[in-house]
Amino acid sequence: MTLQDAVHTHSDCSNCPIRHRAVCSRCDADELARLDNVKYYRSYEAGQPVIWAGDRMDFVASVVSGIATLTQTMEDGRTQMVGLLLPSDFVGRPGRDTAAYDVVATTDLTMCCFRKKPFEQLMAETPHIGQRLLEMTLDELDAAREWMLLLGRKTAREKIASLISIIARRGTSQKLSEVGGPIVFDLPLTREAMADYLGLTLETVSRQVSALKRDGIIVLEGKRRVTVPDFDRLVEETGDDSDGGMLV
Amino acid sequence: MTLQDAVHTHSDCSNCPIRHRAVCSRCDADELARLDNVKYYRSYEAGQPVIWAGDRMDFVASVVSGIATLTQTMEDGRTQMVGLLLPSDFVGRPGRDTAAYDVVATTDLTMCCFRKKPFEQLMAETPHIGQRLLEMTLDELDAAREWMLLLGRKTAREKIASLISIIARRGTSQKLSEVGGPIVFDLPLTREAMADYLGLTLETVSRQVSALKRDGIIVLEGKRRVTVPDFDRLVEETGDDSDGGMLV
DNA sequence: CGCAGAATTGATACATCTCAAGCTGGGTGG
DNA sequence: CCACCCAGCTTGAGATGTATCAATTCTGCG
Repeated sequence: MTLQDAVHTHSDCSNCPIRHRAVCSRCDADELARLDNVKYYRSYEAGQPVIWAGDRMDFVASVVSGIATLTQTMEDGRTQMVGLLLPSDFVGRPGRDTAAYDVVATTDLTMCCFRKKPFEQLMAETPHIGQRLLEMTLDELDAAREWMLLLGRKTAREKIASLISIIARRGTSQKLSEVGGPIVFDLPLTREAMADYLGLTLETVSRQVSALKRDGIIVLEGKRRVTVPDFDRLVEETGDDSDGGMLV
Repeated sequence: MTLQDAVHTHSDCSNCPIRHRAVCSRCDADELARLDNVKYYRSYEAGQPVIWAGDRMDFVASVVSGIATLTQTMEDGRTQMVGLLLPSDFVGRPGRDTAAYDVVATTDLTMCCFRKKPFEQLMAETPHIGQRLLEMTLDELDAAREWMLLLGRKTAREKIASLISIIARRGTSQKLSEVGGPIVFDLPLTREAMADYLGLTLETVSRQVSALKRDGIIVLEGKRRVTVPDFDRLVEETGDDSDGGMLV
């Protein structure tokens, strides 16, 4: 059994790292037990596909650890990333039985999968899952709309700065809002994935990353490790409203 | 009382034009009666703002007739449309009390508004509204993601063709899939609004519309009335997968 | 060591933007 | 009834940002 096929049918929900954020976060003990009955874990290595658009999909899932991407492809091969899945994010759509997008693991990835039919059943019978899923979907819709502004109106430099700032915010758990100290993290995406995310070419991404480095907005250690010495200065480069910005 | 302020507190749900598609579509008689208690109609003239981003918003609403746009604006004035609201579409987010986007009526518009607090209460007590809202939100998310592909990867010509094809599909009620006959409809958007939708400038929109006209893909009568002699040919210009394409 | 994938950098092409000048059609007031 | 006006639109010429094509240069790893 390779890592890609690793399936563990049991792991305790009560000390699950995404217990309080995922689609199950509102569930009581009983509901959790019922979910537990239809769940199984699945792991993928970095770079491996989870599912292709159009494939039959008989599960929905939560990302437990690692990062995956949702991408859409045109006939001639042009691709656009339409979602970035971080731990606690939800994959799949209840009521639909084929995947709408390509899902690819960009780091080693573990997902908590639920067999679709029983999951739908459970959704119909208890309100907590649906309520939480609605909340999460509305958040995703907001994120998608912010992304649309980025794709439609931002310059290449603003796009790169925005992406780095998003990853810095969502990726680092330490609340960086407190002090203005430097932030350090690893880019979980290749230049090509960044290009797919931002609607750019890989070369333009590379040039703009170099430009931000040259201007001292970011510091690179190797290709992936990023230090942001002054987060406010990075935010200025995103073109976003600097104050707050975060609707919550 | 001007048209813009027109408020009618009563109209019968049972012969409402969006009864079967809106957020209330799953409600039974009892739920409908409760919704009826907290609803009121509001109308706006073409061009008028419904609400500005950041404003306090004490209602949520369904579009009954007409078209509205959801747009996001950057500090320096660049704007990107992030949603196009057609009849039955939902406005506002339960649990949030300020508007996240500018909402503007682009045609004369009538909305069925629900006072937010009681609406949220009703959502918590009955599953039908939340279920339907989840379904609608998932549809919107799919639409937003298709739009992201358009913004990030399509050429100006493909963008225009895509927009016209979307409007032709959603705007004309006659099921055009049957015969391959010509389709006629009015563009409900100005060139500027089209540019905001597509992440282009107004001049580029104008040029590409002219180009599609020159190439016989569309025929114009005045500035707004469009005839599409061969829908398949238009779809070819969108860059989308020609066969089916429509998930669902 | 040396290979392969990832990233950088350079030169040039091209799509779209920007700035600017007219056009069109419907409404208004003299 | 006509002249004017103005918002919306079209068209042109040139500037510019990003894509494209093409070498190198890194980097990690067998």
